[in-house]
Amino acid sequence: MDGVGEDYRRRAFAEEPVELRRAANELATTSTTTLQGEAGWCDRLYPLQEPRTKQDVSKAVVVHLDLDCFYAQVEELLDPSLKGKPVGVTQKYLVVTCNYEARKAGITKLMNVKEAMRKCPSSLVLRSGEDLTPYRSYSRKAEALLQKFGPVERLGLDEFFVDVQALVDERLAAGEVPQHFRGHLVGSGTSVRADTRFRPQDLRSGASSGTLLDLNPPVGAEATEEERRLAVGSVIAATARGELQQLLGLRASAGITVNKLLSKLVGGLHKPDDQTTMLFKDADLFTATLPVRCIKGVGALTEQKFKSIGVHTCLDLRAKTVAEISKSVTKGNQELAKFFHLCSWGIDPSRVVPKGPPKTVSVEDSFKSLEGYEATMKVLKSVLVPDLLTRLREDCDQHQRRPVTLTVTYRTMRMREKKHFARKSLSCAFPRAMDTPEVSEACLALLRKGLGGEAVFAMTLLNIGASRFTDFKPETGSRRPTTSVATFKAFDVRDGRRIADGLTMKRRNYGKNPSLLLSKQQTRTLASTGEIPEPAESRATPSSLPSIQSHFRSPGGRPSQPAAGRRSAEVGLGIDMEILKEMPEDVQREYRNALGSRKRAREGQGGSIRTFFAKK
DNA sequence: ATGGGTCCT
DNA sequence: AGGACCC
Repeated sequence: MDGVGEDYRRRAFAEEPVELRRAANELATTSTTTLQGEAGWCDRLYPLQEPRTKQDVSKAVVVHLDLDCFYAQVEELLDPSLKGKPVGVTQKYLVVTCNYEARKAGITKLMNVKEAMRKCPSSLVLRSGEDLTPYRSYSRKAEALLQKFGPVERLGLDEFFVDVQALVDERLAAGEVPQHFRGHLVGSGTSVRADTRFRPQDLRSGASSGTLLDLNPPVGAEATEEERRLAVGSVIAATARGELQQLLGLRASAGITVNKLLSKLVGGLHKPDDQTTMLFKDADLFTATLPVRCIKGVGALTEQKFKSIGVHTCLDLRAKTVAEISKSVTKGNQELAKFFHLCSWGIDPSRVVPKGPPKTVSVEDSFKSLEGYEATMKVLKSVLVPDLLTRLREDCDQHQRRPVTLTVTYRTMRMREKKHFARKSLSCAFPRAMDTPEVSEACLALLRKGLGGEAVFAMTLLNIGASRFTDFKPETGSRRPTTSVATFKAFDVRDGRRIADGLTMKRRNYGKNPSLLLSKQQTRTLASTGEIPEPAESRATPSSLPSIQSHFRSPGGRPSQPAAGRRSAEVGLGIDMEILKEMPEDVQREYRNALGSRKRAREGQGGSIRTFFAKK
């Protein structure tokens, strides 16, 4: 390995921002790979081995949206008194995410709770984020909102890809060409760094240039078709972000390019609450210096395999053949090798695919040490199984289905010694009677089988999940909005205590801050009633927000809950006009267009959004 | 590491 | 059933 290239790689994605053009030039001249061409840096970036695909003339426009520090934002919405304060969201002993006020104080994602409290002893507010219910709820609302811009693919709870190609076509056909790109535009002068050493795929714009030239750049009269298309895409992204903010109170960052890979990468450059566009012609330069870890599907293991054949950056990868990659990295999977290879040029042929209802529903908890069948059964019966059944009841209401398979996954101390992420799982038919006693017994039976004769064991993780769903019509005629008792009999009567805390769970000292000692449910009730309640059985979603129930009803039929859809539109009309006036002219027009379309849709006269849905 | 998920083998 | 990957 030559010294200069190595030194560059160490620096480039750790602390210092690196200007793309200079970095690419340096890499091209010092890469372990011999590149052909005598001309300037640009020629040297093209090993000329692989044909360029047609993506550069593609008409695709893909928007990637990322809800900023999502859990922390939701906590602020649930408890507005948190606004302006540094907020951290915890799971077990970790601050899994925090708001930007907390980041200013030096708190980072995945920081130890103790360390966070040391950094910010007086003002930091911590909230437990172990119950994902409110996050799922807001995530679904965000997804439903984004549907009107095009097909939506979710990635986790806080990220979405939206294929806005059809909407862009519609706008261009109507003669709409914005005069400016909205937000930032990546150019050859853009400098890029990694957000953290640990996540080279989280790119940020370097602060070194200090130029604002890339902000709201004009769309010239001689603009190419791609420029015009992406400019429209940037306007759509701005509208989508504006609506997430206005209708749901959620701030988001966005990336706008011709494919998923690039949109996600550039979307991270300017955060929070901002957006970035990039033309495909700049993708070569942009991706050249990126570590292969930035490619979707390249995790820690694949990264190591790449390193073993001297591939660190996308530029290194370009100079390898698909056959080499297939042999040394992807275990003979040539399609995957080809995909990685294309990605190294910033070409991502994968489409935006709406994922539909979840394929699994699972709950898990981790423990310092959970010993013996009796204690395990207690955790199952009082916590995990009731939680799973609650989730399944909601799932059944939304999708008219029930699970066929029950899976138990666990980890013991012994397994941990070998590989610290190793888990063992076992499955059986999901019990016909979906109640706590039956399901708990089935879980325990699976655990006994998995643990063999082991009488003594120390479990550190326990997960129970439902999968392989089958159509199932809940009994009709019941006035209950939820599934009938015939199928989910014996609604679990819980004693309401999360007894796991009384066992041998990891228990951290949260100090004397009383807010840290409240569960999320208690905090919520405290906010509304002023009383600290016993933990409740059901965790309702906030009712003040527009319902998206209609989104989950089968397509084709008339909306089964027309009231819900109307409510959503009313909120849309309720955008604060004072705020709207503050916004750029284009944005104002966007809003009026969108709202006008919705109004027309309600009046049955069509409109672009209506038309868009009608085609599906 | 957490509490989830997806897809592939 | 387990692995690799994603958030």
